[in-house]
Parts: sequence; C-alpha cells; structure tokens
Amino acid sequence: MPHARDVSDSLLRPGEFLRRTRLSAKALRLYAEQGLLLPDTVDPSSGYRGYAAGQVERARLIAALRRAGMPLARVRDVVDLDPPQRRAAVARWWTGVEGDVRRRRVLVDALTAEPTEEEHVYEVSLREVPEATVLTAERRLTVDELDGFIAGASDEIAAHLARSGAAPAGPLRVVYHGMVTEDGDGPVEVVQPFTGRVDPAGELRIRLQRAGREAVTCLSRGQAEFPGILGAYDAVGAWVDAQGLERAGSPAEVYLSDRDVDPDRPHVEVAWPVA
Amino acid sequence: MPHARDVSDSLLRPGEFLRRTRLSAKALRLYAEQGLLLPDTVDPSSGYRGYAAGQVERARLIAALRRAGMPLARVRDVVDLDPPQRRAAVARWWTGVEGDVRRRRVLVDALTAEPTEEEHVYEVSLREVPEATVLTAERRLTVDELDGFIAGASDEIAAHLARSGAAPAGPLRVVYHGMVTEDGDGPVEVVQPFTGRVDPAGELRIRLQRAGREAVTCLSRGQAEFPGILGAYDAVGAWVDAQGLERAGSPAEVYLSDRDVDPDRPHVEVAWPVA
DNA sequence: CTGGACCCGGCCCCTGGGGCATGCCGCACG
DNA sequence: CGTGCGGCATGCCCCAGGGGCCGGGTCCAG
Repeated sequence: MPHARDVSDSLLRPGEFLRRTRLSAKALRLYAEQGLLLPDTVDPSSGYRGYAAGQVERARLIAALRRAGMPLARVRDVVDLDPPQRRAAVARWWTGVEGDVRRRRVLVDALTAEPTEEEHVYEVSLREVPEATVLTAERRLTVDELDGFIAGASDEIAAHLARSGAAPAGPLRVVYHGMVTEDGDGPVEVVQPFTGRVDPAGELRIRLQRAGREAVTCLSRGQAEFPGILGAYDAVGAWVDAQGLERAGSPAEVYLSDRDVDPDRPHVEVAWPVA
Repeated sequence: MPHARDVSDSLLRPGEFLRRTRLSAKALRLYAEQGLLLPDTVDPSSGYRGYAAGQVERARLIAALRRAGMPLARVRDVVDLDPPQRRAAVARWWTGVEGDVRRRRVLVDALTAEPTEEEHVYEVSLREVPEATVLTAERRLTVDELDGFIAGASDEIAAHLARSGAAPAGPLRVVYHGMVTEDGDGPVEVVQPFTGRVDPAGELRIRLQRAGREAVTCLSRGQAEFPGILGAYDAVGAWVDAQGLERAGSPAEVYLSDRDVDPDRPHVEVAWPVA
C-alpha cells in the first residue's frame, strides 16, 4: 500500500488524486496555479500539494467541462455556481457552441456542394434607385466589430423610427465606404430608408440618398456566408466594367430577410452604384 | 487611385490583397511563411511580397476553410486537391467534427440534466462469475491510446475467433489492472470469453478466468461518458467495503452493447471482483 | 525632398496543455 | 544507517493560429 494514506486519512497526494480524477499532472498544476482547484494544503518547505478527498468531485466536474470543450475561463465562472444555476450556465454556453457549429456547417455545405451552375450564379442586373430619405449610423471599424455594429445600429434605427412615428420604407442597407479606397476597414454605414419625419439622435444622422442607378446581384444566405460573398463583389464590379459603365460611390449590401432563415432563399443583394 | 495597380496589372501588394481576401495581415504572412500561400514574387532587397491576382481565389478558399475551423495542417492537405476530391476531403473532415460535437453533446446533456435520483442511480449487486476460457490482449498505455487500443484489440480478437472457428461466449471485458496500485495507466487487458479451440496468435493470449464473485453496477452510455464513470468505480468500491467484503483483483468494464446506440439504454457494467 | 502611407521583421502575449531535465523528499529495505 | 527508488517540484521549450506593438526600411505623390 502506498504511504500517503495514513498521514491524514483524507489528504491525497497528487498521484492518488490524479488516478481518482484522471486529470493529467500538468492540468492539475495548471488549475492549482490559476486558483481553479486550490490544493487543500501546500507544504511550505517542499512545495508538496495535498488535496482533500472532497475535492475529487470538483476536479471531476472541471474535467467533464473541459472535455466538453468549455474554456477554462468559463469553467472558472461556472464551477462555483450552485447546481441548478450551473446547469443553466452550461446549457447557455452550449447553445452558443451549437450556433457556432451551425454557422460552420453552412460554410462547409457551401464548400462541399457540387458546383452545378456556379459560374452564372451571379446574375447581375441594372436598376434605378429613387431618391430617398434615410436614417444612418456610420462608423469606422475592424472586421470583428462589424456584426455587432450592424446588429446594434439596425436595432437603434428601428427603435428611433418607432419613437418618432416614422416607418421603414424598404430594406436595410450596409454601405462599405472603405472597401478599396481607404485603409483598414473604412467607414461602414448602416442605412434605413424611411417615410415620415425624424430628428437626428445620438449618432444617428439623416440624409438624402440621391437617385441613381446601381448594378445588383442577389445571393442566398448560403452564398452570402463569408468569404463567398467576396466573389459577388468581384462579379458585380467586373460586370460594371464589362458594360462600359463606371463605378460610382461605394458598394452596399441590401438585407432582404432576417438572419437564420432558409439558407437557399434570396437573402442579400450586393449593389454597386454606377454612373 | 492607389499606386500599385500599374506596376504590373496583376501584381497585388499585400494591402490590396488583404482587402480582396479579407484575410488579416498576420494570417497572410503566416501562410506565406508556411508555404501555404506563397507570394508570386518577393523583392530580394526589401522583402516586399507581391501576389498574383489569380491567387485571390486560393486565398479565399483558405479563408473559408479556416473560418469553418479546419486546422492549417489539414488545409494544407486539402487546398491542392482537385475540386471533387477536395469537396470529399472537406466532407470527411466535417464528419469527424460532427462526431466530436455529438460526443461533447452527450457529455453536456449529462451535465445539464436534472439530477432526479442521481444518488441511488448506482445499484450495486453481487453476482457469481463462472470459470471461462478467454482470449486476451494486454498492454500498458496512456489515456489517449486507450480508445484506439480497445477498438483495435476487440477487432483483432473477433477476427481471430472467426478464423479459428470459435465463437464469443459473453460480452467483452476491459480489465484495468493498474487503476490504483501501479503507476501511470497500468496494464489494460481486453478480455473475450469464447467457446471452441483457439491457438494463441501475435499478441493474443489464452488464459483461464477463474470462477468468483464480483460486485457490479450497470450504466447507460450517458452515464458512462468520462469522467462520470469514475463515480461508478467509487460507488462499487464503496459498496464492497460497506458489505464487509474485500476487493480482489482489478476492476473491469463489461461492454453490453456497441457504441453509438441510444444513450439511455444499459451500455456498460463496472465490475469489481470480491473475495 | 519630405511626408505619409505602406511594409518588413521581431518580439511578447493568449489558451490548454505536452514533454523533458534537473533536483529535492521521504519512505522502505537491506 | 545508508541507499535506492518512486513521487514530486520547478523550469524551460514546444504546438496552433494568430493579435498587437515597435523600430526601421520603402515607395510614391506633392
């Protein structure tokens, strides 16, 4: 029999604790360093750690969460909750994971689909855009802030329109002013046409969008997943050039439907103003 | 208009290439260093990289695969395949990812399930084990080799029994000789009782398993997911002690069903020989 | 010729550990 | 009472897949 048993009948040396929890030595030390699973006692002279038998359960919980793929930072938030809250927190986290997997699956589906008629999938056409009064929010940002900004700005715009008694008149646009001409990710403008009278508020501005023509192609949600959408920009730009037209202003994405709808239905247009 | 356009009408400077592919500068340099996306030209004096316009497509493919979560090493294997093979390779990889997610989901389900009657879920009982002739494979290994060894050994055993005209007589057992008594992960033995005559082959050995008694509890697949199964070992061990019996020999897992069946059906028993 | 945009290489940081080397600790056995 | 061995600690380098910052070189327009 090993020796550690009779020192104190519930103080486990690391080796024994490892066997009971099937953690790795490195993991165990890491959790100790990070305060996630502090040893019951640490011998000040030798540095030897001792774990209480009651810590086995906590260690196994941590091991289970890690095996489920939960990051240590979140494990830290979760382990100290009481069981019902903990279950809820784990479920919330897992919901996010599943969402992420769904997004990746859409991408993979697009990558593994037979090309069928991928070439002439971008049917570009020309259309007239009437003058419109629009409520806009504009910001310079980097790629990772993009989704958050668009979601936040469109909510803000919708709320302000509702407060003012005005109504949206047409789909939401996101104009990328900085695509090629400027540095980083140039200004991005979220644009909502509306009818009625609205005052500016906070970062929201009102401007007139001039009438004009634009080249446009329509994408399903599957096609619009990054980075496939870049092909649409290329296609529209090339079509404009091929028609002998001139690109004027900045390209935009026009959102025809909310997120999370059928991936094969028309979802977004890529539009480029021409002169 | 920026300057880079007229040097060579299809040679892109990094900045322009970044905009077209929406990769990050760091990623682009990394891929160049790793030979995944080599620049068309590198100015020997300045080190400036230049990309051909035709490389945009490849870069976007890489970006898409990375966004789907494919590791760079696998991206490297996949990008150079011709499209049909590439689609197949991506699909194969994704199948593995989905399998991994399923495994994690089982764990999360177990962690988020209401405890209901978790305490007395381990119903331990005592049973007689008759003498049996068994074909076994034994090896010392570490935790990460475990699954592979068990799968390989059980296949090998089944094949050898079939070759010899013998038949399995009872479920497969995995005996953990090293659980507490020895270092690392002590020897693991895959044990298949059989009827008929069989000669030893390769690493496969034949031995007699003595009759005896064992304490045993039955687990569903959900309960058996690591590390929940450790609780079952604890429960069986504690039950043996509580009955005033003595643990004899090494604990074993008895596999009643194949993998990937209904997570709530009985799947595995944890058995501990007693004297 | 000078400013500013652009670009290079290098360094340190993150997560969640794996692996190795070097050296201490302390228990059992001879 | 020494000695050997297993357990344990510390420290260092490594991985992917980059992010971020710094110092300095490049290149083009005004």
